[in-house]
Amino acid sequence: MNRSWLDALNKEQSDCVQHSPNGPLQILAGPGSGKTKVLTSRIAFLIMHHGLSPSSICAVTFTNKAANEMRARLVKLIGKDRTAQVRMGTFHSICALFLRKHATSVGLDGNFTICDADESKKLISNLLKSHKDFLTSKDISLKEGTVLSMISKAKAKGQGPDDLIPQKLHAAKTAQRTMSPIQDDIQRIVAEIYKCYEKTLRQSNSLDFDDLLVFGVKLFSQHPGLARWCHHVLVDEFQDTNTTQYELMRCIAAANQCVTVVGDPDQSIYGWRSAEIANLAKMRNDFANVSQIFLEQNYRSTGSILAASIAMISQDKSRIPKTLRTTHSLGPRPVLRPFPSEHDEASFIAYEIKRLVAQTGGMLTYGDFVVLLRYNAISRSIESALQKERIPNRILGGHKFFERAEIKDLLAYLQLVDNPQFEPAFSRAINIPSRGIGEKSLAEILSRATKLNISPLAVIERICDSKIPDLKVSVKRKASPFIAIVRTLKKLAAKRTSPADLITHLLKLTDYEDHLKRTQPDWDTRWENVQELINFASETTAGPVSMSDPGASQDSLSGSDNDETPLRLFLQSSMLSSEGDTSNADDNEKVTLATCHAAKGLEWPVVIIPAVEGGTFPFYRTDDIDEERRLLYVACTRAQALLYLTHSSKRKFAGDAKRKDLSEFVSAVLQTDQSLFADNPHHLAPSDRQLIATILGREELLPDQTEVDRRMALFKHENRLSPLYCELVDSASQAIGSHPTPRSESEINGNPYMPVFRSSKKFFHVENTSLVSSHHKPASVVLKDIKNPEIAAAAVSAKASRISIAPYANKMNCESTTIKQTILLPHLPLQTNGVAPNSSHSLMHEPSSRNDPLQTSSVTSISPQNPTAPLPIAGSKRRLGMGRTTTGYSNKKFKTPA
DNA sequence: ACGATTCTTTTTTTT
DNA sequence: AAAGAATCGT
Repeated sequence: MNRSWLDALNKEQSDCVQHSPNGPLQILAGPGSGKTKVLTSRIAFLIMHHGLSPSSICAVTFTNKAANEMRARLVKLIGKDRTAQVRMGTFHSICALFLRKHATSVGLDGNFTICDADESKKLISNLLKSHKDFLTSKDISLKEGTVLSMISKAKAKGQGPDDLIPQKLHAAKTAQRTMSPIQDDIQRIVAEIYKCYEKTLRQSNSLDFDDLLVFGVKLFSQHPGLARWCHHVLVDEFQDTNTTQYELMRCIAAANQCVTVVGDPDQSIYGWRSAEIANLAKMRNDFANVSQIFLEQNYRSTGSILAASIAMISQDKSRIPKTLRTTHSLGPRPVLRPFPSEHDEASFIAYEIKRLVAQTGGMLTYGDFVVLLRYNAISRSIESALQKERIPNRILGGHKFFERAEIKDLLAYLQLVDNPQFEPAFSRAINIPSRGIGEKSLAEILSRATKLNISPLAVIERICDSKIPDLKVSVKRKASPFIAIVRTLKKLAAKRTSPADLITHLLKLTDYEDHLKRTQPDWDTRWENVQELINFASETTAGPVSMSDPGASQDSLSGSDNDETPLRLFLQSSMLSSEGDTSNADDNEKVTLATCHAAKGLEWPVVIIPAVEGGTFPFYRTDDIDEERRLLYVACTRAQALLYLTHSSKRKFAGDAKRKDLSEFVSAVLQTDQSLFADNPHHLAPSDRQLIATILGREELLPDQTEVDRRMALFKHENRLSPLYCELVDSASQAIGSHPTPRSESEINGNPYMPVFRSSKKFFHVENTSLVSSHHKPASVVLKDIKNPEIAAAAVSAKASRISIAPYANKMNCESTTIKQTILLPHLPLQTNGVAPNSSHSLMHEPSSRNDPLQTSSVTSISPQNPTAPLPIAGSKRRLGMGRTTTGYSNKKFKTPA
């Protein structure tokens, strides 16, 4: 245990830690200013110096992952036992915990189920049906997602259904200008659906994510005694709290009014989820004598990364001016690079990662790289480029695992066992595996349930027990196995069977493996997920929040008639945990792909941000440009040593390729200061490596020059394409200044550095055989399948003037042996058909005129023996688009490039 | 009721 | 381009 809580803190940090335990404190902490360190040190100081009981401290984080991180750090400061007593978790998990204990106090049962967004959506979609006629008559299209987000926003503000009704809105002067009649109708309908939605949730004995907070507020405000244990509340990422969460904080802090919050308005990126930056000001109103301390010393990033980031965020005119000082020297400037296509961009990223590993002599490994995306779909091209280069990677994803169908199927059964009233689980499980109970029968069961005011499960049970009449189509026969399964599981659960064993039983009872095999073409991966779920279940002992008996001693309210069954704990943690919580051991050898949002609070030595373009940054349908800028700022400030922003002049979106320009956030900065970004990748100098070692604390890994040279030589050898690339990059530093960065397409095409990323394109395959054998000479050939050497030969004889690559190459068709054969292909008379050499495709067959050893003539020729031939597409696991493997060649109509 | 086929829509960010 | 919804035939 480390007893020096104030060691290694700067003045401001130690002020924060030592600030009076009774005075409310706001810490405005810029990126990389050590806020987690301050927060944990303050907790330690409150406990060890001021003598507060660990169990009287409540620390709220934004994610479970952050909570775990804080726990780990706290253990080092105050030891395991004390740390275990600190009440720590997300607002959601804390509420869930207290609501379980005291459910009856707010009219709930302790076995309530947490309803996830998917299930909420289905409920809404059902409710929407009853308004369908009205909507079509008014020609309004209202999607369930829209309704759900409106309801969610209302809940985040603490509004009920009635607060959405237009009259109220007008009266409440929120809407000064009269709303359009359509908006008016929408509001009214949403309010109606909201009301029904709430009713359904209550009947199902369940809470959605927002309800956890709403009912949390209800619980604590109606029963203040329940929060009396709390002497100090600490809230991390305060800029991203919404109104309801803020109220929750006030409720928990009600007894002692001691609150410490940490936040940074510049990093507020959840406005779309109703986060209120205004909560900072509100807090200064609601609490007496709030102190503010600014943390402006950045320990994370190099000076040049910080300079560029600050330049970007400073474009926000409405922002509270703040500075950020760096401890490190400037270092390599952030690289800003344009590309002609997203494919080029992606392969650049892959090569650059490999090159940097070599350039740092292995001081950086794959785990040190992150690619930060505005939205998940961008990952496709990056993923395939990484896989092509055999670079291991992982996606730091939201909830995905628990959203998979096979997982939800199984959870539905378990949810039903724990809470028979939970309708979404019933509706899902009743026909899995297929029992011939379809939409129609289900609808009738549900309506009977409403009529009799019992749960749908009870309806089926009664039918099976012949207590009420059967439906027309004999549901009794069809559903009795289902009832039997649920009853068996219930008995097992009552005996406190572990969740993992319950799942195993469930799998047997439903013959789930067989069901997967029959219905899913990719049943094997799904079955693996099922095994993974069993793993998760056996690991989940306590769930993400392990708080011991909160408030049990203090309050008189009936506490524990609902005991925490292992099953309930498992279900709760599966609903509240995000995938990032559990990290695999091999993750630290993989390049990370993540959304910018998911990157919050994290850092990496090298950050690469693709698609820094208009339409993506800011996203085209945002309603808060400033928030988009902050998002880019957050992404940039994750970088410790190296930062790359890349953009492409065209990108596929909504099916077709769109022209794209550099993001206005960056171009605005360039207008004032060109020098903040470098145009080309850096050839790292020894001093750069030294700086990286210092920042990352890896002095002992600092390689000597021979190691770097060895790695670079290996890199050049392994990536047979790359000597060219390396030479170009190596000479790049000299070129800076003499070659202005190309920003327009024509400049890109004239850019001598560009061909290196394109040359791999020459090795693709003919898609359309008939085209090749036909007599007309096509202007262009789309090459797709490299398998067949005859086709390659045909392509040659077709004398195509342009070769372009089909976006996807199928694994099956890319065996390395066949590739060797096809490498004969590029004796293409590439410039025969009078296509202007500086047309938009000219670069493909014109890789740099300057001392290119391959460029013996205008015809590029590469043989298998040639060490500089590009690396063939890797044959390793790749799941790329086009699911079905058509063994022949695609019949798709040949398209002339625009 | 279900599977296969065609059509339509749809594209942020997440506890 | 790919997932989802609606439609059709069994």
